[in-house]
Amino acid sequence: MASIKDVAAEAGVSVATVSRVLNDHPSVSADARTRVLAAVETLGYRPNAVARSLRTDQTHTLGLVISDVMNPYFTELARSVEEEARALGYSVIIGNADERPDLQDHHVRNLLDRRIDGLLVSPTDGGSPLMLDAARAGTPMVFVDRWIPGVDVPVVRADGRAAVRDLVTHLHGLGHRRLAIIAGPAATTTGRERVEAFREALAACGLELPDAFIGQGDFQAESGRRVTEGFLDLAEPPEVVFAADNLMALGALDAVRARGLRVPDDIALAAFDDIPWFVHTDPPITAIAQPTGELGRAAVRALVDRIEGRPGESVTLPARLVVRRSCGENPTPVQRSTS
Amino acid sequence: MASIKDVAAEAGVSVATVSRVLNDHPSVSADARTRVLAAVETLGYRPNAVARSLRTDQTHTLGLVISDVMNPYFTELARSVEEEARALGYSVIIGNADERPDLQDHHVRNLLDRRIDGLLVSPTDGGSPLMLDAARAGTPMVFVDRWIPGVDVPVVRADGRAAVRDLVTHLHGLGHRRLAIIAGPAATTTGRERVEAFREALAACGLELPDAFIGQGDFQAESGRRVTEGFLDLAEPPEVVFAADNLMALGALDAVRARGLRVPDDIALAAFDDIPWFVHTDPPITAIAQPTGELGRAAVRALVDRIEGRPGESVTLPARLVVRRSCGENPTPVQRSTS
DNA sequence: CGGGTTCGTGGAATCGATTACATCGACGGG
DNA sequence: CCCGTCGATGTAATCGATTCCACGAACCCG
Repeated sequence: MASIKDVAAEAGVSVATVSRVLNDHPSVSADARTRVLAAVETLGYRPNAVARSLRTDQTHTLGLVISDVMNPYFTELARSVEEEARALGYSVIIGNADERPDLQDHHVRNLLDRRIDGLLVSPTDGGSPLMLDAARAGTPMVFVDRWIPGVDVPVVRADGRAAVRDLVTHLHGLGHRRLAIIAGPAATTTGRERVEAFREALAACGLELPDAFIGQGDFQAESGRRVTEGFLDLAEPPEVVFAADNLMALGALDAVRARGLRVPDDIALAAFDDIPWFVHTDPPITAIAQPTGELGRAAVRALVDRIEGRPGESVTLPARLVVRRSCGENPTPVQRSTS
Repeated sequence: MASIKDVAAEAGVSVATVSRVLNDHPSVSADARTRVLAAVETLGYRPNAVARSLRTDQTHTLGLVISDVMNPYFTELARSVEEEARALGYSVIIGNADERPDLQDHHVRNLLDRRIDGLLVSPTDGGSPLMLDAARAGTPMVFVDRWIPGVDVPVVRADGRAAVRDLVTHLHGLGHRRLAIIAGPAATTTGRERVEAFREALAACGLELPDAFIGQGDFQAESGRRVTEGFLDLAEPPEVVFAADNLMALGALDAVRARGLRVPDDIALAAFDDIPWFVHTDPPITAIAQPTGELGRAAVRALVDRIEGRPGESVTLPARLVVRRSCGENPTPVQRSTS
């Protein structure tokens, strides 16, 4: 592969001049410029990004560590992150933690070793020493979706409180009184917050959330199935199951089907995170939709702001309820999902 | 960030010795080794991968350019690729081409500039000069799922011919005679092959595939919807629609629903590529399943073989039919999907 | 016409590693 | 006792860029 020296030789100038042309530094004669560009063309020269990074201490690369690529929510997030980053002149390296803290650490370490310019993380747990150190050491960092309390890093996320309240009101309006939740891991903010929001919304309707109606899941489909089976085995099973993410909702649907029961006639189902497939399930699933694309873009903007020396602020956007048929017929059809 | 010089100073040795310890070169005294390791520990030193790559001309990184991250098939492929690569000591940088040749080129160029050790591609089109040049220039490369004819690069893919034959036989057995297909882009091998396999399978059953029953899609949901609407507008619409990928099947399902028709009673639906959600749609969708994880792993192994100087062979694995309910009741329930 | 800018250019240092080569001491065999 | 060998270590070149600094030529102005 041709290097800058080859180009310099071909054009009959020094490497310094070639570099200046390539970085369009003002002080280059028109003659030298054309000769260099011609040489670049004939040699098919492309600057070595590795060498450039070593010298400039910038990789123009962002690291994105997400909890689970197979979760459509995170896939969409990753996609919007890459798009916005590309628009701003950055590349993205994605690390999939698969909800495993050890894998998360592996990727963070790997990305740090590669000297990425900044890190976007949706933490799987409460934060390993490695990540906390990185944050303290001044690595530009932004949390997206989930975050770690007490760490001085901007957070870009959706606030689901209002939407959860809307959901519970909707369920209450349909006559449901016994509502259960499949929670996410307590180590994650989203895992805790969604339960809290649910409990508060129930209280506002004068309902309680007994411990038996809080099932511990891990954001994966299998846990949704397991927890739902537990619910169905209760002497007085819930009338509604609210899954804290889309994969657990899928598992719940499986469990309900496996018993020969039907949604929503025998038991209602709702989920946090809306995804395209929820329109096509049987029945279509009522869900709380996050502005995923906007979150990804905002997170990148905040991170790039930090990298380039600007403040870089936290952003919280509202989630919203999308009513479909999985909780029973809606008395006010005008509110039906538009998708 | 501490560099190797700082470690050398702290340990009271030269940088060469530090490097030797880090790469466990045999000729280092036990004493020097412990002093270096202690210095590494106290300084929290991590080798700069950028510098190392510049010197060794290896990045231990694979590039993966896929056609569409939002397609669950490719997501799963990406995941298995990353897993296998990690097991072999490589990282993966994913580029999402979004079925756009210009974006595909952008990513290929970017990855090449970063001096990745090898490239895994599922080409969106017939191959840009850029990619052909890279292949000719000797960049280790492997095609996965889709490929470009006439380029001397190993191909790892699934062969769907037998499964398509099974599907058509199944459909014929259910009494369907008017079968249509939503094809993928003719520029892709999978786009062409699936139509061919379908046509041959029909011929084997004594059926024809009229032009009106070949709709041109682009592997995206919206095109599936559009093509299906065209089919439904025909004076004699098909009894079955076979979508060449899962997203177009989703669009087809939308179109059918929008007309107030039902699957499979009014029209049957089948898809190439099986995904977890197909179990949960209404009705569950009959599909042709590829051994996606195995394809990803085999592709990585072939690529790493090439990189490390071994042959690196093409691999073709069989796809298989998974019968569900979207084509009508199955006369032999024993064949039902196991998932 | 002379001194101070400005402009274009090249030489060389530098980033942080790896590694060929030189050096030096210890040790073993003849 | 001397010399060759080997093991441990340091010096310095190198990878491919960027960029500071110096230098010479041209130019401007008084």
